[in-house]
Amino acid sequence: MTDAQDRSSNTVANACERCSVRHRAMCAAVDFDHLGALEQIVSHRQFAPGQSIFDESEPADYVYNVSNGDVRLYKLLADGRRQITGFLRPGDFLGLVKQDTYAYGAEAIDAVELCCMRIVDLERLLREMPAVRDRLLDMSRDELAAAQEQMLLLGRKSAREKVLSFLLLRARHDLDLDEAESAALDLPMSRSDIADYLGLTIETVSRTFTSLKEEGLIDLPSAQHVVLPNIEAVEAAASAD
Amino acid sequence: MTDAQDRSSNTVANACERCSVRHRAMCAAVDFDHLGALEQIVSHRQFAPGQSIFDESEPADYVYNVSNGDVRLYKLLADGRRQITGFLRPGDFLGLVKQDTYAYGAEAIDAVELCCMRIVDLERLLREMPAVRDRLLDMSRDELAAAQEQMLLLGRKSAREKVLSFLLLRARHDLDLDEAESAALDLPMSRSDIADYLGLTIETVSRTFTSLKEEGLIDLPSAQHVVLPNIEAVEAAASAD
DNA sequence: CGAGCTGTTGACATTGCTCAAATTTCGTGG
DNA sequence: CCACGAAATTTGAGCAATGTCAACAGCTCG
Repeated sequence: MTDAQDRSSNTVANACERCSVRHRAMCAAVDFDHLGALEQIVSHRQFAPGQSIFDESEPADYVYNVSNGDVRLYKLLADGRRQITGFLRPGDFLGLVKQDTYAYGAEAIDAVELCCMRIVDLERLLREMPAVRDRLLDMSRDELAAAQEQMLLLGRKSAREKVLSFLLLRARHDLDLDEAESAALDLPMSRSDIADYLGLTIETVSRTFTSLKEEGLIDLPSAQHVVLPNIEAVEAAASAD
Repeated sequence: MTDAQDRSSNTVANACERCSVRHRAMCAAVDFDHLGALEQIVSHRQFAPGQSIFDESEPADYVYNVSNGDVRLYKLLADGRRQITGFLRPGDFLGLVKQDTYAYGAEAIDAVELCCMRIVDLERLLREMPAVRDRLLDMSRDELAAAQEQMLLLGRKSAREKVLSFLLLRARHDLDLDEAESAALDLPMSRSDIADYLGLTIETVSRTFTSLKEEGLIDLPSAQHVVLPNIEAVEAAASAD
């Protein structure tokens, strides 16, 4: 809501070459020699917490990569009910288009920095560098697999299983290698975001956190900090497929 | 379960040139001159109603296009709960892979004929014909948008809205142009399939059909035949976004 | 004609939602 | 640094939508 940080289209010095998330992003498929060409067509934008990046059905000109911060993607019903379809983190891609309009809305959860590219420039890039197209196809395949996993969660899991699966998903992302026995998570999104992601109400999410804490499956030093002292026990309770 | 029709790998005479769903499938991006090359790497397989096409997590060698019939894609939890992630019809693509294994299971709903291609052959084709890669990227984008729409349905719609949205989805596909005022639908899948697609129980699906019929929103000449006498009224009730 | 599915209907149980209030957290200004 | 107000979170009580269990009906295939 405060737009103190809304310095749209302000080009940031941070070159692609030094980009810390390049290896996780679409740009991983651009070889070192062509990073200059990439740099010429990207710009950076910053968003304050809560600020809208784009709305569903808005005409789509740009695609984005998250450089910093957390983003929520969502779809709305006419009466305001909201479904969050994904949380994005640095390195993730957004800007899926359906006939020149965005297929979902996107908002900054915390302070967000995006790397932006005009869709027309992206298309030229794709023509020149087929490897980037492969990379995009791989990324959308992963996204699709994640979406199907989420359908399983939304359609068939209990509130308790939903919350546990969500925590495990965050834990696995943070750990990357799942060798650790325990994990400490930071949840930048609100209970309301979590509820709309899991198809629950905020009250049910809150109650579920409380009862998991009482059971000793998790610890809650604060509302946004969750500790999983025993990941295996959480996995067993989450009805992992 | 009867595998009378399981004549795997039996090559069918029906050439790509005469394929009735080519324009809707991945193959639409193959130009006429290269259809011969396509034909050399595809084969056909037939499946009886209920027969498994592949299981989730099975090693993936082939990708498929549906030539005929209806297919269900699903994911399972350890205790047997099932989420159907999509119903496929002629022209649709299946065989999404995640690290060389299928990301979901697939079964024939009725008599199904598939057009099959080894993944290694597909990859060669992609190298030779970049347009096919574009086509695949477009198709997975559409699939992703559909998956997000389904998340909205699963997470945020009531049983009644879910059933109505499902009927509208089928109606829109059948009509293609949404100019008609009414529609007659054929539902090849069972109530159990519909329930597992919508995140409901068969009883709730059945009760919802009955009450929609009592309200006059739909007509049910038989369990698999649904008539929507007034599509606009259905849209209004479905909480269309 | 009877067995076995699939679908429908009924009675009841339960999960998760709604509404409401208490509590905690956090930013702002004095 | 502390006080205040707004917002987010938690907790409580009651309820409604949907699930569970059971019986019944209708259809299909031997």
